[in-house]
Amino acid sequence: MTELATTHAHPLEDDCCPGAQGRLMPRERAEDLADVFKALADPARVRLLEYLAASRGGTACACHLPAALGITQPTLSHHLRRLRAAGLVEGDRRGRWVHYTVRPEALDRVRAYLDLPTDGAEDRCC
Amino acid sequence: MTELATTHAHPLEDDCCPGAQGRLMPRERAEDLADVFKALADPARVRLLEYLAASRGGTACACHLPAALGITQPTLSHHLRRLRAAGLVEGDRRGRWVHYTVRPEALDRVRAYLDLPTDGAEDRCC
DNA sequence: GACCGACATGGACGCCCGTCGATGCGTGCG
DNA sequence: CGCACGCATCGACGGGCGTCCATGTCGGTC
Repeated sequence: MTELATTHAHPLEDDCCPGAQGRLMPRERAEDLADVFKALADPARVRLLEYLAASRGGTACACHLPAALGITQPTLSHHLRRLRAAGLVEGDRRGRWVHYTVRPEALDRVRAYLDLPTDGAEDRCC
Repeated sequence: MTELATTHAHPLEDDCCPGAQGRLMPRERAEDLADVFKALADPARVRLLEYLAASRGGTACACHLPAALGITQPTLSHHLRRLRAAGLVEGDRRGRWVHYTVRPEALDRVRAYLDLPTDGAEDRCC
């Protein structure tokens, strides 16, 4: 279904919520954030990111991770690919091994979102 | 596939990483975090949570959200159910409407995870 | 140059998820 | 009491994701 009014004032007025406003986060920003959350929505990737962050300089090679995580090498490669696509890590080749590094910028965007006040001032309806 | 050694020291020793340790986050904790991230891994739910947080007291009724989000009422109910299952929101019935409230505790756990140092001290291999 | 090891890619399978329409349930109103 | 309304649930459909095996690709080594 297509996107409906986010700034429309009229359809939000009725007997239930006379003065309510439907201010929502822009769709594009919500999709970007959801993409990062999707990249984190797997136990293996949660452990991977924490493992890299706990390494010196946020960098480590992935050579032994399949055995440690209990997954095969293609599956690990798939997870690292998803983390890379989300901008959470980056990898550079050093000889025959690839080292992966945490990119804190993407994490900062997520942190900024999660710092929502949980006690806003907008008066809602009903 | 079943979980393999996380504290095992032996299989992680070879010519590549002589002294490397494979310390990983416990599997259960990673699954719990991943469940919360799964609950956030959708644009509609990202907007929903931000909408609730921007409301007075972190509470709002959901009566007009289907139209604002461009989804049907069953779909909105499905998303709110997932947010509730993840402990991110809770809903109580007031008359014929249901009000949803943000529960900051679940967000705190996620924030604590995302505060990973990105410059750890553990020396990794290769 | 031929082999080997680390990693990426492709294809296949099963499962979960987002979305919908239709329906059921509970509450307030007339 | 019956109707209308807000919300939850059910069943179905399509798409995406995690996982694997098999294979390809690139860099080092001998």
